[in-house]
Amino acid sequence: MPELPDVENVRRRLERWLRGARITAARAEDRNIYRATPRSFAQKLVGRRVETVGRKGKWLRLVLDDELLVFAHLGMTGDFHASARDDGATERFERARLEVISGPKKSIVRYIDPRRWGRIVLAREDIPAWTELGPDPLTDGIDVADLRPKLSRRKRRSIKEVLLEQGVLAGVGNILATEALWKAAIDPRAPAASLGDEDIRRLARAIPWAIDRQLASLAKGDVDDPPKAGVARRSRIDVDDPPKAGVARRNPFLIYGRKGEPCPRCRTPLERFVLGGRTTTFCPRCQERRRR
DNA sequence: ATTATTGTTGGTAG
DNA sequence: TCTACCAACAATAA
Repeated sequence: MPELPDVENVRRRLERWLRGARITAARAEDRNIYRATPRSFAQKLVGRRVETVGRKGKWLRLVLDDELLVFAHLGMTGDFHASARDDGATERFERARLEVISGPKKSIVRYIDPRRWGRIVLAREDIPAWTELGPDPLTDGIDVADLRPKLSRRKRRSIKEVLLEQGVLAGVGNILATEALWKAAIDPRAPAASLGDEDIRRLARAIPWAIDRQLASLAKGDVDDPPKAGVARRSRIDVDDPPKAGVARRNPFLIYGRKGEPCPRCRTPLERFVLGGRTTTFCPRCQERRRR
């Protein structure tokens, strides 16, 4: 689920559910997700009010009164659901929950994560995982002058591998990198240091292009999963965003997951290979490595 | 049964 | 100290 656009989508829902709400109960029993004791989770959170719901890259940050911060990373399969009814039942793969009251309205916000790669961290100051993030392309924009030295410093790494480093640009994942490199017509294997100013400028435009595209698709309610995603999220009990039964799953991306289909630009069949352990789809013609 | 999956991290080797 | 590489984490679907 989660690259920058997905996490932004989650943030917007969390904001509706949580901003201004008072926490009446809290639970986190899974030590993979919340590393401290379950008792400390409840003890620190109950009674607090949620002031803001922020995001940088793939990290979420709730600011509570009493200057307490709640950081959340969704890993590969994390998501938040909300239910209005106080039925108390534990949802499948529920790993943590906040019970809140906002005015007269009570609700339960659940953290769901089948693979348990996500994290929730309580802190009084920003944690290194947050402070070490590079600029967020959506909220900070992309500064070519900042990006250029970050790319040229890497001697051997490919541009795609460097884009996946969260200290370069926060929130770019495998799908965004795939889509943006296609848009910018850059070979994913090209050494990051080999990109010229014109390449970097195209890339700086292509990344927000890919983000906006996916945000629009999420807002429209398109299925946000790639066709062969390992984990399907169905059983959502989400009062603000109910599931649409019977909607066929389809691939909302132009390039990712489309090996063998014609390139939307030049009709050459897209190819797929593994780079840095990650699936990479690209057009062998549009994204041909340039001579240097 | 085998392979694939949107992300990070910790160990190791250089 | 920095960089590169890779297994591991866990669940599910094709």
